[in-house]
Amino acid sequence: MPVGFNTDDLMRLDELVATRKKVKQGGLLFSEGDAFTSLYAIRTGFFKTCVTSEDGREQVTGFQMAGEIIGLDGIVSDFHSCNAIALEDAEVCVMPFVNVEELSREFPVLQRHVHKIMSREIVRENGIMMLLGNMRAEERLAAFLLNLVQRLHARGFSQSELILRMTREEIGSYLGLKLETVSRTFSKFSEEGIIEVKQRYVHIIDPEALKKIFNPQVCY
Amino acid sequence: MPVGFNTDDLMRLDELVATRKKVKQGGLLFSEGDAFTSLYAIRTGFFKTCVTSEDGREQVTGFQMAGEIIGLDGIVSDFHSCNAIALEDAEVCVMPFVNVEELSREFPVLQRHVHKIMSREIVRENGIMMLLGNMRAEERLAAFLLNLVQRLHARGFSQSELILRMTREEIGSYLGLKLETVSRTFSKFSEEGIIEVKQRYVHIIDPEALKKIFNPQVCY
DNA sequence: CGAGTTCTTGACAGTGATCAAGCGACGTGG
DNA sequence: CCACGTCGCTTGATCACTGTCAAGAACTCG
Repeated sequence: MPVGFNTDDLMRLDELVATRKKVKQGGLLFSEGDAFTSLYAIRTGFFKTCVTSEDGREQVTGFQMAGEIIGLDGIVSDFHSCNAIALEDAEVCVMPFVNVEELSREFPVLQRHVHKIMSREIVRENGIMMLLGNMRAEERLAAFLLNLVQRLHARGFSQSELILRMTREEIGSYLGLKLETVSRTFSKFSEEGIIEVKQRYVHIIDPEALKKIFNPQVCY
Repeated sequence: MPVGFNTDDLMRLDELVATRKKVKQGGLLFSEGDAFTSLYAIRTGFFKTCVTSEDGREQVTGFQMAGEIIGLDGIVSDFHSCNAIALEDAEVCVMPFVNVEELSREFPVLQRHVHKIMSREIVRENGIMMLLGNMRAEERLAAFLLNLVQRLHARGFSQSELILRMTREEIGSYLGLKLETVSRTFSKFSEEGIIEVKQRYVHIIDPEALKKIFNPQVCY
């Protein structure tokens, strides 16, 4: 959004993303109960966010990659309500939320941008609710793969090949399935020639078949 | 938030919520694909929001009551991505989003308020993901009842009695269950003396038992 | 009062969970 | 460089929860 800003404006916006933080693979960027101070823009690396119930069950609420924002959960109560864990070595921009708000007041395009990011997250979660509430294991995994490869492609990676950064268990948690079911479903897709799987490596041979599984609508 | 505002400020804030709209039971406040222009604050009545998949499956994404805000889904793309349906005759304040943004820039407390509302929705949906991904039918329904009665109580209604505004099917859709399962689970709670159910009327006899079902953690 | 909707309940089926065992990949240290 | 241990993945057998199908009852509203 480099339109209509003078040098001073740009400097101040630049400052917002000046602070960097590195997180090692397996490390926590923030966790449940931490005081909320900042949003984080992922520069490199890959994260999962998850919540845990009192009796220890874990629910992965999302996987985030470069360019995506995490930490929005903390705004409402000034405390984070989920954990953000790096699935590979990562670097983030630390954006103190008071600064985000201050600059938002000055720059309507930034304000709108922030609102869109939050709205996008709400809409994404609506989609996950549909997935978890209405879809069967195969549909869930097909949707998951299509979403992942689409986001990677938007970042310049292959449209048909990817390396999963998460375990079967984490995929299962996200999709409301057990790891065995995830594994079996991968195997099934593989047997049907839709994908090729070798551990974390996935090659999508027939994306149309995946789309059809995800969305088995009327065929005229 | 009536602190530090002069008369002119208050008039402008008042203007934001001046426009009213009535929606009859069963009526749509907005639906998927509608252009997004406004957020809506519910004054009276009860809504459900839902998304539909291409092949016609419906997922209820939330139930909203007086004081709650709907329409946040539309911000990201300028089009609504869900339907908002009145489950009883309702009245809402129409808040044009451009005005919300303009006033947010002027009044930091309003800005913060808007951010919290969006964050709260994100956190709520995280909780639903946990529900849908990890919990069994009884846990889901217990959580649902506790949440509903808590929100009603915050509005001055009974802590132990409520009238459901939605069908078993809508509850089921929200909780990722079929209506028969919802009905059976109600019956089971009733047989166990935890609640008394008669159609839409529910009396919570033993809230502690519900909490224990919802959260069956270690008991020392 | 009657038609249609909503709810309850039963019998049965199916999807995915659970339990269990073995395999394969990876990393560390000898 | 290889051995070993750990962790993650796959696959099989069985089970349980919830879904599906069906019928009838209860309630609502015109």
